[in-house]
Amino acid sequence: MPELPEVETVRRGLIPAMEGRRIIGAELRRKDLRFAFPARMAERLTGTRVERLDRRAKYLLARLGSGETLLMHLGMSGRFSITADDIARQPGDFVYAPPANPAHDHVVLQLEGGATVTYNDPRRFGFMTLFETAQEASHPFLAPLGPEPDSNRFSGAYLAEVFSGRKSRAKAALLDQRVVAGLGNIYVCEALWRARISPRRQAGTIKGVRAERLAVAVRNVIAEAIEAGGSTLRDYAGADGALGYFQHCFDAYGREGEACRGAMAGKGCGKPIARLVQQGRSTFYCPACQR
DNA sequence: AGGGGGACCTGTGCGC
DNA sequence: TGCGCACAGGTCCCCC
Repeated sequence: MPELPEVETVRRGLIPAMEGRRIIGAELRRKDLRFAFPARMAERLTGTRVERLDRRAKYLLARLGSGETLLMHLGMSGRFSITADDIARQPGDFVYAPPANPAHDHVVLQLEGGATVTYNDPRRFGFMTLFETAQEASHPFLAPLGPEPDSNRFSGAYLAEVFSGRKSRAKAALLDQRVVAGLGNIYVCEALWRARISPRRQAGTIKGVRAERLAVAVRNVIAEAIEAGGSTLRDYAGADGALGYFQHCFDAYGREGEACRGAMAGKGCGKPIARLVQQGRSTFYCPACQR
C-alpha cells in the first residue's frame, strides 16, 4: 500500500491503537526485512510510549518516549493489521482484517490497552529502523526529501525552479522524492494526466502556467486520494467497506485501451489511453490530451 | 546527467 | 489442472 495517500490512510488507522499507548511487547519474527533490524530493536521498543505517529513522504514515524523514532516503510506490499477488542471505532476508522498469509507476519507489537499491531509484508521490500529523534534533520532517509504536496513550499513556481535545466522526463522528475515527497507510479500518472502534460516531456520545459497546472494537479489528486482513504488495488477492504476506493477514480493508471475521459472538463477526448514503459515501469497517459 | 537494466522478494493472473 | 511468463503501489546500484 505504498504511496503517500495509502501511507497516510494507514497512519490514521493506526493512531487509535498506538498514539499515547505504551509498547508492552515487541516480537521480531526474523532478523531483517529489506535491511537488518537495528541492534536490540525489540528491547528498545519495549516499555516506551508512542507519543505521536507522524508521516513524512512514504515513511511512518512513531515518536517514542525513549527519545527515539521508529521509522517504517511499507515497500511494495507492507500492511498493518490491528486486532483489538477495546478500541472505540468511529465511522471511517481504519479497520484492517484481510486474509493475509500469517507466514509473512514479521513484526508484532503489543500495545497497552490490548491492541496488537501486526506488520505483514510478503515481498519484504519494507523496512523498519530506529534513530535518535534529535538527529532527524540529518537522517539519510529523511533529509533529502522534497516538500510534501500539501505544504506551502510546494507550488508551480517551486516546480519550475527545481525543474529548470533538467533534461529528465516529467515522469522521472516527479518520481524523484527530492523534488516532491510521496508520489509513486500511480499518482504521477494521474497528476500528469490532470495537468495534460506528457510523461515524456522534458522537465526543464515545464514552467509558467504548465508548472502551475502540474502543482495544482499533484496537490489535488493527493488530497482527493487521502479523502477517499487511498487506493486499494487488491482484494481487501475495511470491515466497514469504507477503506480505499480511490482506484475507482483513476483517469489514466491501469486504463490502457480505455477511452480517455477528456482532460478538458466536459469535452470528453475519448481516445484510448496508452501505456509505455519508462525506467522499467508502466506509464499510462493520453497521447492526445497530454503534451 | 539520465536512463536502461538488474537486484531485492512473493503473489497473482493470464495464455497455452 | 498445471506451467511459464509478465507484471505488481518502492528503491538502490551498476553501467553506458
